[in-house]
Amino acid sequence: MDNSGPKTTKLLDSRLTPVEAEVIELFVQFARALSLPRSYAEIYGLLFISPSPLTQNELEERLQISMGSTSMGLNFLEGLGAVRSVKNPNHRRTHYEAVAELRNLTGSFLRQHVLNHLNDSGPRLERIKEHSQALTGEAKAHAHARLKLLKSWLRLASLPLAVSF
Amino acid sequence: MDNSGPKTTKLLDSRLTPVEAEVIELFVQFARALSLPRSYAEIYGLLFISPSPLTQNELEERLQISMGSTSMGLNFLEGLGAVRSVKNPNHRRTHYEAVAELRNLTGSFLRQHVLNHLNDSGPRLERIKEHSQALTGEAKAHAHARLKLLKSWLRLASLPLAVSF
DNA sequence: AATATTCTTCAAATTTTCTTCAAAAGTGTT
DNA sequence: AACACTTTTGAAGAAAATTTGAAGAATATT
Repeated sequence: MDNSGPKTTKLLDSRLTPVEAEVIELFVQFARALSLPRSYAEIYGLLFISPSPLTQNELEERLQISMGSTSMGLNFLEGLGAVRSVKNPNHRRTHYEAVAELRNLTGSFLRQHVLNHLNDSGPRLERIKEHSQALTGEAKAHAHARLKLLKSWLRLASLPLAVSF
Repeated sequence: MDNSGPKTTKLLDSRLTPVEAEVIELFVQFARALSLPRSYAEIYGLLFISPSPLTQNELEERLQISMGSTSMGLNFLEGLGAVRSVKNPNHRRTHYEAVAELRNLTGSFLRQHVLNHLNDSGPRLERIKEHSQALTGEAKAHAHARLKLLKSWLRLASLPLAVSF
């Protein structure tokens, strides 16, 4: 009965690590700027930061979104080229992973918008980095690689509009 | 409650770059000459200088005007043909962009007035150009294109009205 | 082929965004 | 300063977009 929180940030519960939650929130901000459904961004965000591909079911459970949304989101993202499905002979379900090349992600209109809004994300990225210090081993290595990639995207973004620094 | 800024120029805060603020102020001057609501001019100005279309929400937030004003302003400008809504398959919400052809912008009455008052704007335009030097990349290219357009409008304005187009 | 599991569709529910409009604030005139 | 007129605001209702989950379709397993 106490769902009186801010509406922009859905409570990202214990199913997600702090780093995952932060990265997802970062993408949710982008999606907001792009007027894309939040759920799509959550899906992409989790896939982006995950060291290994995830199934639709895992996405549903960890993000707490319905199978309908997950299905639609994955299909949208796949159609966009932002996500690809990987099939593993050992597993029954198809797995999905994020395609991490910005040029694939972005049509001209999309890219312009993303870049315009990416600028606000510097502080958030710093916070994520701090959190990622707590990780160890492969997880840490992977997170760092991903964050480095994000940072390079931010650099791109700061070219057009950065009067601010 | 410390919103004790200057009176004539609404505090154009950090949500706007200097170039954006200046261009908006330029259009606000036009609007004043035309006895049009300031908010309409702010909306048109920001759309005019933006490299990509914006949503109503973005306009509200960046210009700090109410949803009512934004709604009315956009509808007015669209009806006038000064602004058009763009539909992109990747985006759900409608975005708006400035129609940058003077002949569309201006009915006979409007054009008359705009052109009469445009003459006073030379110095302001120079200042905007200086600010735009600080930009880089695509943003700079876009800003320059827009400023060039504005300049050509100014030239038009200094001609006898009959030649206007 | 039959069964079990996973995925997609879509109507209904929910959430978000947009419009309207009465009241408040602002402007200019006398 | 009081008046008439214009603009802005924000709450409430309307419209539009998003999410959900049950039912059916598709796919995999035996």
